[in-house]
Amino acid sequence: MSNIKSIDGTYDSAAKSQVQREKSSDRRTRIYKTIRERISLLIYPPNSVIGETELAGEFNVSRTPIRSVLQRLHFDGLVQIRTGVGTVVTDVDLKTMKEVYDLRMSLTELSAELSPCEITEEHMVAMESLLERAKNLYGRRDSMGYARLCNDLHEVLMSLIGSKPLREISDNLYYQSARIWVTMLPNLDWNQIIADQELETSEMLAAMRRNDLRGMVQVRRFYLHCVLTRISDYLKGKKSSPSRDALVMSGHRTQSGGD
Amino acid sequence: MSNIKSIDGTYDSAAKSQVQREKSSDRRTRIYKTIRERISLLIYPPNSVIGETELAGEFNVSRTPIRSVLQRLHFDGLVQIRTGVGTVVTDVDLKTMKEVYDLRMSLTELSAELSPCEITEEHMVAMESLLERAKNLYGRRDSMGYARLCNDLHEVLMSLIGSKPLREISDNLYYQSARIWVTMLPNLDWNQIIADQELETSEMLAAMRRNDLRGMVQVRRFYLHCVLTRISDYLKGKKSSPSRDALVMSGHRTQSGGD
DNA sequence: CTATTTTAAGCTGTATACAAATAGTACTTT
DNA sequence: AAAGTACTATTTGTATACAGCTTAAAATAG
Repeated sequence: MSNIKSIDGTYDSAAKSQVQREKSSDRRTRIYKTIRERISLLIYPPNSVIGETELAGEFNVSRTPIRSVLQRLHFDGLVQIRTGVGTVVTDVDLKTMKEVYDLRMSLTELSAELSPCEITEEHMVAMESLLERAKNLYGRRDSMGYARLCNDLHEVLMSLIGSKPLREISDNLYYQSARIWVTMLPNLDWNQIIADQELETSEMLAAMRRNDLRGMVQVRRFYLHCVLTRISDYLKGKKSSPSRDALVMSGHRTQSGGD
Repeated sequence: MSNIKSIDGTYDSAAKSQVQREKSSDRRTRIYKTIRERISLLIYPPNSVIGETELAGEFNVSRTPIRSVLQRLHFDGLVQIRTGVGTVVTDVDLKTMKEVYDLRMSLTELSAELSPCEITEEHMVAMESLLERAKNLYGRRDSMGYARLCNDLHEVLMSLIGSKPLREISDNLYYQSARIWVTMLPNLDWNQIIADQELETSEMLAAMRRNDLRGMVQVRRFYLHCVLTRISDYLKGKKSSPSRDALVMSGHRTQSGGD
């Protein structure tokens, strides 16, 4: 029992739980989620490099645990580690993205079939909060706020997936594809995006009140379909008319910057 | 170009490609696949510990790249890394296993829908070879040979999945669940297992000759269903009649050993 | 002899020095 | 002037020493 070498017996278990340092694996998980969120919010945009030494300094650890986290992000397909160059955030091509979205659509349907969860009051409260946040985004053009909203909606939906393997896979696929959508926001009709988001959330809420999990995933599937369609249309449109201001696109203003 | 510091200019590019050392990432991938195969073949049975130092000695590297590989296996759900104890091969419980098999069945069907591959002559030749190997297993009770056969069949099926994300997910799920099936082989009717395997392979071959990818995945799905059913039946049977010799089960003869 | 405490051995986690690799830069040569 | 070459700065990959944790054996008090 004695996790702490009780020299004088002063430390009881209650005091221990207050004093104890963060466990190693917990710290790595925290750093992992932090960096993953930054990638999803485009704080680290595609093709940007995130050095190990830099992160090690920020989180006050050595390169070793940072490397562990970055390798996990590499397995997730979020970064690419190049020897002698650095760790660069991956930029997804259209084909891969379509594959990911198609898969997400199918898995979304599956999540209502394989060991589904009960829809609780807590879920509905969370969803109502998300609906309010969506309404507050009209006219503001807060891409990062929108991205946070998407992430939080995703988290609620994940909590409704009973099958652990399916949940983890869906989580990975979300983060693989989510930032691509956010990347394109600056070139799309903002208020329409928010209107879609509000509609999706409110329809989900309605389905939840009917205790209709299958209805929920159908809403989600349709939403994913719309997003994929818009991305495809935009990319094709960009190809055919490359002179539009659409070229400003992502956060890629590293070297060519100058407005 | 000059990867080798040509002191005297003796080494040309042709000689370089012969002499060049294995790239770091390739070496790690090789070690990763080696250990993963050992887990799938029960060379490292569930709950056995595989020390980092031991592996480092075997592959003539330091603990650092070994740790990288083990962490990847941890993300795959194949091992559990316990501080101060060691890296232990995970032992899957019935609930998780059922979730994995259900998911694999659904994903198997999906693989014929999402960007399917062409069935080539090469695929059929490989499958014929697998059929021969299955026939040679009658009466031999070679669990490891059977496990290798399953792995190779899996590899052929993976090569027929066009969607890269789906392929990687299916690959991970296979290795998560495959060894559990092999674990139970000693307690089942060997020749019937082989007969099933032969039947599955020959039916797949027939479907391939009809260029019927959907037929193939239906065969596979049914095979997965049968395996899951047998595992469930066996585990339930073991509960109700624990006195059978079924208890000898896996390679778990570490401490209680003594027949 | 039993129960408790101490101790020691062995493992993973971390930090750090060094090796290998890449890409940009300055210089040399044609 | 242009092309190629060597060099240097920077980054990731590896090896290794040490710290922290876990477990079990051994010593000790009852």
